[in-house]
Amino acid sequence: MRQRLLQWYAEQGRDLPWRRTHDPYAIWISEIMLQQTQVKTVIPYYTRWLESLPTIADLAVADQNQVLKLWQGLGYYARARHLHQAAQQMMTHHQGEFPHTLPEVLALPGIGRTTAGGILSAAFNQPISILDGNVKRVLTRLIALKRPVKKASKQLWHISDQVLDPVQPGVFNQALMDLGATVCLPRTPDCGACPCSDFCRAFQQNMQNELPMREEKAPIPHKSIGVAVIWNEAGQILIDRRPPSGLLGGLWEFPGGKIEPGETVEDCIRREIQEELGIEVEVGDRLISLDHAYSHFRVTLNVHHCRHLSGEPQPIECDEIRWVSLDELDQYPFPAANVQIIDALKQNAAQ
DNA sequence: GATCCGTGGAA
DNA sequence: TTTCCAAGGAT
Repeated sequence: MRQRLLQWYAEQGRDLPWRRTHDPYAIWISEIMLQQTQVKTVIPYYTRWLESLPTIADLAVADQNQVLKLWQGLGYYARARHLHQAAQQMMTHHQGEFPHTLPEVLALPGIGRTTAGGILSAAFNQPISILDGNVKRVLTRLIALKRPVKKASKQLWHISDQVLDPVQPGVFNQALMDLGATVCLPRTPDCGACPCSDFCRAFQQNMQNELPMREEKAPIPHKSIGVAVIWNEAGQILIDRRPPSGLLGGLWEFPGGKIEPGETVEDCIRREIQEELGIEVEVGDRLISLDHAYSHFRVTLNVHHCRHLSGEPQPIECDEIRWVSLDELDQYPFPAANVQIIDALKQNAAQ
C-alpha cells in the first residue's frame, strides 16, 4: 500500500511552491495558511508573504499591521497573530531558528499535532504522522469507518501512525494528502484512479460515497448590523481597531453594531456610535447593504454615511481610533466585508 | 468536549 | 441560490 501510494505520488503528485524547499520557515508559513483553506487560495498569499517577510527574524520584528495586511482576506486571523508571536518566541528561545523537536514545535502558538507533524516531516523528514481533513477522509474509507470522525480521532491517529512510511515519512505524508485532495474526494471519489483501491474497505463494500459519515451542524443565526462611515470637516473617515483577540482581532473596521428589535438602522447607528466612541453623529444616506457569512453567524451590514457633529472620539469598546483619508484606507488591514465597503466608497468618489 | 474562529471555491 | 467544506487550533 505504501509503495503503491508513493509510486502514484511520484507520477501524479502536485507541484506546489512549498514542496520546492526544505526551509522550515517557509513550510511553516504554508502549513498555517493551509489550515481550513484551499491550496488555490493560499498560493498567492504564500508567495507574497515570503517576498515581504523571507525569514523568521523579518517576521519577528514586523509591525502587526503589516502582518495582518499580508493576511487580509485569508480569514481566521488568529493564525497570523500566532505566526507573529511564534516568530518572536523563536528569536528569544531558539536563537532565531525553527525548533527541531516535536515538544518544542507543539509549544509554539498556532501549531497543533497535525501542523507540527507536517512541518517536521516535510522539512526534516522526521517520522511524525498527521491527521488533517484529507488524511481523515482517506483513512476513514480505507477501514470503512462507520461512525463519526470526531468520535474516532484516537483510532484514526493510530492508523496514521501505522501506515506512515518510516523511510520517507515526509514524502509519504504529502502523498496521503494529495490522494485525498485529488482522488479520494469528499463527494464522488475517483476510485478508478486510486492506487490504494485494492486495499480500501469502503471501495470493497461500495460505500465510498457514504463515508465519511456526515456530521450534523448547528443552525447559523443571522444578525442585522448598522455600520457608520463617519466623515469630519476635513473629509476624513473614522476607523477603529478591534480588540487584539476574538473575532477579527486586531483588524480595523468601520464602527457600528447590532440592530436591536424595534430599532431603525438610523437609531442603531446613533446609539452604537455614542456607546462605542462617545460622539454625536448625523446619519445620512445609505452607502451600501451587503450580506456576509462568518464562521458562526451571518450578517447583513447596513452602511450609512454619517456626519460628525460633536464630541472627541474615544476608544471605549475598541483598541484605537483614527481619522484617515480615503486613499490611506489601503494601508490598514480590514475584514473582507469592510473591503467591500471601501470599494463602494471609492466608486462613489470616482463619480 | 463543545464552541469559537473567515473566506471563497465548487457543486 | 444554497450548501458543503477546505493541509485545524485555542479555549
